[in-house]
Amino acid sequence: MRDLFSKGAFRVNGSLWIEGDGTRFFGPGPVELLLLIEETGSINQAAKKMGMSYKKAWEIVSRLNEIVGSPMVITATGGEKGGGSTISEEARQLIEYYQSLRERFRKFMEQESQKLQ
Amino acid sequence: MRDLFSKGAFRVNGSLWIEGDGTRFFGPGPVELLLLIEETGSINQAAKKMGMSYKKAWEIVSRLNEIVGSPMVITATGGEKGGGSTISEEARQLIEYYQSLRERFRKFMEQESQKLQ
DNA sequence: TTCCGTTATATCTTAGAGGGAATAACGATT
DNA sequence: AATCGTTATTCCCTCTAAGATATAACGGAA
Repeated sequence: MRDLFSKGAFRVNGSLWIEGDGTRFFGPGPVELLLLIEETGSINQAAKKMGMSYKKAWEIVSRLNEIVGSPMVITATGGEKGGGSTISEEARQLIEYYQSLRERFRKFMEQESQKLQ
Repeated sequence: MRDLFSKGAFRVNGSLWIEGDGTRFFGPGPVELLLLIEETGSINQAAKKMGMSYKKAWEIVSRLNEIVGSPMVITATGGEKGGGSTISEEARQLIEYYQSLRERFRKFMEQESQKLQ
């Protein structure tokens, strides 16, 4: 191994996600989308900031709500500013958990990378 | 968190790979393919066993050889049985390393899953 | 020389993911 | 009532990854 990786040309990487109903539904993408929805108060604006179509963003949100069972994103149509969206307390908890998980994963990867030196 | 996952409906999963030239090139798929090439002595038969087209298998092998620099798969055309392929010692080393890495990753995931109980 | 199964490669087709545009519904404010 | 920006939903277009297909080259064995 050491002879293979000694040049430092290779590195270990990976990704983590949460599954429900046997399929992946929560990872870096949805996390970023939820945070941007919280920040902007709008699925539409969040999608724009991610360079993603509204349709795609809505599909993610819909899927998220469906799989979790309780609404991750609370939407409102009409009204003062035409409507808007916020994220639920459960969504915040899920984000926080995922981020801490990811941090532990990052450290795991770091340890593994050091084994390649 | 505990209240979200207490039903046991969700689980954490992930994947690991090795990058070279900034792009992912080695993961579960290539590992299985290499092992089957070693077992069958043929890219063609290995691909069939994986339910994968020969083209796709050959692209993986080609990419593998290209990025690593030295040949992971040694091929021969013509001859007694029409040709065939074997894997190099470096390939065996890379497989072994990836599998040990994956085992450590599995334990990491196991620990994480226990945190959800 | 002919046969065989493989590697090597190009080309055509197909399935799925995603973007874009269009439209309706909504409800507070004016 | 009219306006506004958003959510919600549909339809069509495009791009890409992948499969399927076809063909050449190869070289030992018969």
